Amino acid sequence: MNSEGHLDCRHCKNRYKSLFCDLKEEEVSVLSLGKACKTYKKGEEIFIQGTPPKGIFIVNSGKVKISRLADSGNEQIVKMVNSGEILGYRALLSNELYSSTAVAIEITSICVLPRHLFFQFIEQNATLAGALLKIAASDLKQTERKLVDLSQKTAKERIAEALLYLKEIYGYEQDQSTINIILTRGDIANIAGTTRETSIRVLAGLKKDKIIDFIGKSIKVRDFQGLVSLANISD
Amino acid sequence: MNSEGHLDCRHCKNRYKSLFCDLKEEEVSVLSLGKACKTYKKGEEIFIQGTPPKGIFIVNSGKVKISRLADSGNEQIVKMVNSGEILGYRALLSNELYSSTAVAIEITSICVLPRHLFFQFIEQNATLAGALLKIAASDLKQTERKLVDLSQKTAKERIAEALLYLKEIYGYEQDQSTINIILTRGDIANIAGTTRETSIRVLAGLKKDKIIDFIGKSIKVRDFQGLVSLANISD
DNA sequence: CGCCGACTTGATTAAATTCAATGTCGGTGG
DNA sequence: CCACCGACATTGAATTTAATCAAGTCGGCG
Repeated sequence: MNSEGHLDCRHCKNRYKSLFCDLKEEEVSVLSLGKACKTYKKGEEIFIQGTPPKGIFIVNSGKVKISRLADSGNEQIVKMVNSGEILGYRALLSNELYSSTAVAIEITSICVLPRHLFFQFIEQNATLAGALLKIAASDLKQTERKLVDLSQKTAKERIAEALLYLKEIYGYEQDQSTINIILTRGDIANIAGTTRETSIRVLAGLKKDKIIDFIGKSIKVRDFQGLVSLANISD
Repeated sequence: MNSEGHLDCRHCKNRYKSLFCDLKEEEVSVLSLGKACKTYKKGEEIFIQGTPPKGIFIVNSGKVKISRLADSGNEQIVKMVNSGEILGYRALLSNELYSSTAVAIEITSICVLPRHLFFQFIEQNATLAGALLKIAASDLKQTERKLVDLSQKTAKERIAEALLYLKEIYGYEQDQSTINIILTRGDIANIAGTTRETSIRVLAGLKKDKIIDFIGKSIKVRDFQGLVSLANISD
């Protein structure tokens, strides 16, 4: 396996199980035959809302946002993705056009597993299908929680939760307190389902209350517990 | 197969594929061994948020709402379920407590497939796992759309969409225009993610604009296209 | 008959969006 | 080197939306 296209479980740092962790060696090598890897620049689109899916994407390195755009130009971020995760399986499974757009947040290396190979694998490999089911179930839970939050929580609670979410996905930097991703205020707003202005105001408030700090363009969590209680997590 | 526990595809009326449509005859009979059926009265709980899942539920007849309750007592309906659909697979798959509560909207007959049989089946039967994957993917899409709607649409648009959603799930009565389910204004509000009062006001407005009518406790769609354009559906 | 739950309506309030203006920072080209 | 540009950030004020609060009505049922 070359450096561009690892499928090795040891590299999966976050809580999402890598889809291919359970595969045997020979299966991995078969899998890698069909792969095509590509590097995306910051801001580059990996797939676009309304286009047909060609395969699934395996994020090798980098960070991706998946968002839905309304006609109004309004953007809602549906999911943030880190390296080791898979991308775009939803539309493929239900055989529909992409209902969201994936954009690289920073320079990102991604491998494509073409549609036919993907289906071949899940048909032949029950473990794989099971792993995918778990990923789907996890995604569904996440999304349901966001749905409920959006209808029941204040903008402040949602922003706090968005920060916790980002910490969960991307973790901290070496200092164990700075969230390991750089986003614009607008992106944070679009995760929390609010506007840039409120996101700015709420974040400024959190800084004043010594819950967070701004380190350059990054956000440092000074009071994790404070953030948790602000976010009002129920489950 | 007794009258209580059909698993026959012909009875699945709505757009959700029944999980067991693709099973062969002998598989169906094995499946039915582990089944326990039960009838739930209106308002009765099928499973409860925070409790561990025992199996999956197959809705034989009746109607169910799945909702999450906040500590505040606030309720958000995550999904409405009709007969022929399965229930409660999410928590089972990710091996977690239920994150939502399922309540019968009307008298409802439900079969339980115990946990171990469920897992046995999806491990042995790739078709079944595939079908479940499709259901999960479809649910995920639905939920993502609701999420985006909640953050981008007005209460009026969301109520209109809720009505279309109910029509989609439950269909019309014989008159081809009355939505085949009876809900309180509060329930409609909880689907649309708003309050009882706004739901009442918006529905009254729709009636005045001759988009809908109230037939007893049911809602009749007088101007479907009007409803669609109000709902501002993008995809 | 009286109560309960659901429905309705109006008035008030709070939260967050929208609008508008200004500020900051990094890069680019003369 | 410096002026300018563009993207993003910030702040204040006005506005809008929908939630909340507060009565009062209706219909069925014990």
